[in-house]
Amino acid sequence: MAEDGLQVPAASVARLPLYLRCLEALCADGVATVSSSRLAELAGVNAAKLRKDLSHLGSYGTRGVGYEVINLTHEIQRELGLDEQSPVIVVGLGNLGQALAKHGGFGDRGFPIAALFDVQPDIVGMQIGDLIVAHFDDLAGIVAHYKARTAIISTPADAAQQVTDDVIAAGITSVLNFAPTVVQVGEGVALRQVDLALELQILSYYQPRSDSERDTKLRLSV
Amino acid sequence: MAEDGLQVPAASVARLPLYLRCLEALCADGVATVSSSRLAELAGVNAAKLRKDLSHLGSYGTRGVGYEVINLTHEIQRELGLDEQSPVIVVGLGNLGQALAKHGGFGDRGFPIAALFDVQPDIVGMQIGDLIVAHFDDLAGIVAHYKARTAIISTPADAAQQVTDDVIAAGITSVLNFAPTVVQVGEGVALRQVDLALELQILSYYQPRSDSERDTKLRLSV
DNA sequence: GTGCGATTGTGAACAGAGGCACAAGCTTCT
DNA sequence: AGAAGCTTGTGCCTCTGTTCACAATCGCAC
Repeated sequence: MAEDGLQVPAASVARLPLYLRCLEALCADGVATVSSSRLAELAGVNAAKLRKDLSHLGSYGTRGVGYEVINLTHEIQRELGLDEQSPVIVVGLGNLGQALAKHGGFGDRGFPIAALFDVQPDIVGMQIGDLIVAHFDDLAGIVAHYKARTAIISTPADAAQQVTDDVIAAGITSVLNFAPTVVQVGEGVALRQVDLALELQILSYYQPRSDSERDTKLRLSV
Repeated sequence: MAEDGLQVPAASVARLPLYLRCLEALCADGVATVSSSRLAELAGVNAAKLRKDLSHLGSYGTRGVGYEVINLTHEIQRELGLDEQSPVIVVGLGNLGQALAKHGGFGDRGFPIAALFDVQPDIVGMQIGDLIVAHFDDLAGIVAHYKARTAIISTPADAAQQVTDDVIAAGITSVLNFAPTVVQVGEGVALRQVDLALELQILSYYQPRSDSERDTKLRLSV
C-alpha cells in the first residue's frame, strides 16, 4: 500500500505525532530499532493499532526485527509535512497566550513562533521572549512576510470568531483555537479546538460519586 | 431511558461540556428556550447527534418546543457531577503552569485552584494569583486538607510520571496531563492528556501541500 | 542451507459513533 | 375540539475505528 496517496484516517493522523514523540525519546536514548509492541507500550496504545497506523504510510518495518527508529521518524515527519519549518503566529497575549509564546515546545518541533498580535494598548509593544507584540491591524503584511500558515488563537471568547476570520483572510490555513468558544472555518482551512476548562469537566464525569442516582462504577477515559 | 444509570458513551460525555458552555452563553443572553437545531449550530455539531447525546441523560426536552435552557443546564451539570465545587491542584509552575494557575476559566466553572506545587527553589514560595507555591513534599497534607480530587500536571516531561504516581498516592483521582509525554495511571483514576505541540503537528498534516507524492485535496479536521 | 523464533502487515470480525428519517407528542390557532 | 405545524426521541442503517489472529517474512544459529 505504500505511496498510494489515499488519505490516512483521521484517527491515525491524530496519533502519528504521538509516535513521533516516542521515537524521538528512543532516539535520544540511542535505541536503533523498536518493535511495534514496545513502541505501542510507550505511546499507550494497542500494538495492532499502531502497526495499522504505520501501515498507512507504507511498509517501513522489517518482519522479525521491528522498525528502524531513525527511518520511521523521518517517514512520519514526511507524512505529516514536518520536513520544513512552519512559522506560527499567536493572536491574543493574555496569560495563556504569553505562556504559549514562551513555550519552547513549539519551536523545537518545527513550529517557530514568527509573530505575536494583540489589540490592547498595554500589550502591544510588550516584549515576550524574543518578540515584540504587534498590533492586530498589521496582521496581513506580517503574515505574508513570514509566510505563516498557522495561527494560535488565545483571545477572549467574544473576539475569537472575528480574529479567526481575519487571520484566514490574511492567508492562514490552519487554526488552533484556545478561546473557550466554538469557531467556524470555511472549506480548505484546518481547525482544532482545545478548551482547558472543558477537559476538567469531562474528567469530572468519571469521578467516583456515591452521592446520587449514579452507580459508583468507575470508567476510565482516554 | 431516564435514570437508567447506564454509562453515557464516552463520545457523548466529551461533548456535554461543550453544550453546557453554549447553554451558559444563551442564558447570559436571556434566552429561555432553545431547539436542538439551534444549540447544535452553536456547538458546531449535528442536531440529531446532539439530541441523542441529551437523550442519554433523560428526556428533558419538550416536543414542539425545544429545551428549557436553565433546566437543561442543570441536568448536564448534574450528569457531569458539576453540582459541587471540585478543588484542583497544579503541579509544575513553569510558563504554562503559571498561565493555567492565573487562568480564570477554571474557578468560574467549578474548579477552584486550591494549591500550587513545584520543587524549584526559585518557584516555591512565589505568589501566583492569590496563592503561594508550596513545595511538592507537602503534597499529601494539602491535598487531604482541601479534599482536592483533580491534579493538573504541567511539569517537564521527565518528571510527569513520578508526579502522577505521587498525586494519585495522595488521593487524586483525576489527572489532566499537559506534560509532553504519555503517563500511565491505574484503575479508578481518570486521565486526559493535552499536548499543545502535538496539536500543531496534527494540523500540519492537513496543510495543502503540492510538493510531493501527496494529493493536494484538503481534508478538514475537528 | 535449513530450521526456528520473532515480528510485521493485514484480512476479517467486532464495536462504537454518526446521521437519516419518521413516529410520537406538544402547542397554538381557528 | 380539531387541525396544523414544530420539535423531540429513537430505530435503523452506514461508516469509521478497533481488535484479533494468522500468514508472510526476516535474521540468526547451527
